Amino acid sequence: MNRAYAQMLLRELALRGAMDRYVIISTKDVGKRIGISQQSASRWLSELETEGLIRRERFGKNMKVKITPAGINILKRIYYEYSAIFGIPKIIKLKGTVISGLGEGRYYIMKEGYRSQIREKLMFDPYPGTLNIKVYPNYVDNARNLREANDIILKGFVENGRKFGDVRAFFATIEGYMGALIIPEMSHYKDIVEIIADVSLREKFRLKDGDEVEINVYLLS
Amino acid sequence: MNRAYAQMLLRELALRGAMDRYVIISTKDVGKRIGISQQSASRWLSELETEGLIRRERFGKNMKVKITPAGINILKRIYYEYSAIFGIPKIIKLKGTVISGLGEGRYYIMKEGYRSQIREKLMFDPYPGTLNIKVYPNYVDNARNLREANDIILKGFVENGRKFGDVRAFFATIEGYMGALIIPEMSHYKDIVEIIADVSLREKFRLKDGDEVEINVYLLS
DNA sequence: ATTACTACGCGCCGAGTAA
DNA sequence: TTTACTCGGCGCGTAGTAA
Repeated sequence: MNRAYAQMLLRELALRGAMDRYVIISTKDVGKRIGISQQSASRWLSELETEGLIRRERFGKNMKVKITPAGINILKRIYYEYSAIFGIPKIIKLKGTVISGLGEGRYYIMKEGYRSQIREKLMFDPYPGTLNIKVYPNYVDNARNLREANDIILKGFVENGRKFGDVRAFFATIEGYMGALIIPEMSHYKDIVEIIADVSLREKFRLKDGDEVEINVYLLS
Repeated sequence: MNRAYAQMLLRELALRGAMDRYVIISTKDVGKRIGISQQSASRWLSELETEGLIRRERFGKNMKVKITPAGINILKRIYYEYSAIFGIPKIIKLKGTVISGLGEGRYYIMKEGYRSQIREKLMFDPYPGTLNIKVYPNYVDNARNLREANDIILKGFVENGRKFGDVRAFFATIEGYMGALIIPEMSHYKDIVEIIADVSLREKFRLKDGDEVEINVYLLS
């Protein structure tokens, strides 16, 4: 089991909750997520099953999968190695409700000056738009702490005489999906955070204004 | 950069401290560690360099490598994904000195009944022998706590009428090297722990009785 | 829409080897 | 001892397609 895609697949399934229960997946989108074709995903999934790392059941045209204890062990061991490398991570929780932005998020994200840095430093191609969250009062301090932390800086630039400032970024999951939380240097609303990801989060989670969401921001001490 | 070996290589280099400084490596043993040939390790290393994920310098016949910020970012992102999956890990520190066992460690480890389970559950082929550590008094409580934790159980068995009990096991690094700490069910010395790994730790770290070592035991809450 | 088969061809791994 | 080249074979990823 040193085949790399197998490992990535296992991780992807775990991220979808397949350690605890059978989750419904499609070979196509699970493959897309880790960068392989539907056919390859299909082949690797059946390989994982043969090796006893997952269990599968048909579910209509789709399938349900669950990771076996042996599969979980593999992931654990890798996680422990990363823990040995980086030490214990901090997870900062934020909770709040979806609100509508004024479209500046989209405007910013589309600027190639930021976009190329997002691809490079956050390693995904951002969906053009941000999800704005109004953080509940009792989480505002957590959000404020982030403003003082430094993880990834998207450097500002000047375009046609207009100045675009630095943007602070943090890897973060929203509803368990990995994306990033961004804080523009001169943002002033202390209780509003913006999330970006490689998909439209509004569509993916069918979010409407006022819906409650949970964000986990990841940091290294 | 979804090539899996590249990722594993990067992790292996990080484990050796290449995030902070140039470390001397050999393509042969770095390859061996992740299960590829010297040639492939060489090729992948130069690919990593081309992609700007590591920097290399010749050092006699060997080379020194250091991971670039871009490389560190990739590892971080993966670590955060694992954190999202598993939550925050616990790291229990133990410190003590090397002592000589009575050879029972070796005797036990060589029993196929345990060995096959080590291969399966800890995912390495154990060097036939254990390293015994006498834990300093102020770390004994940490060691005692482990006796009550449950991570991996190597099930006991009966052989020729003799009963071999369950053995509790935990992933652990010793001097940064990933192995496992094992606690036989009926072990009585509360301040002595045994470490196993896929190499002779005594040889690898040139340990003599009385040398101080540091152990990190990894657990999930 | 799915999954998963067969075919095919490229990419990659390792043996051999040079320096 | 090293690293890293060339080269041959095959593993594996994808296209096409059936169910």
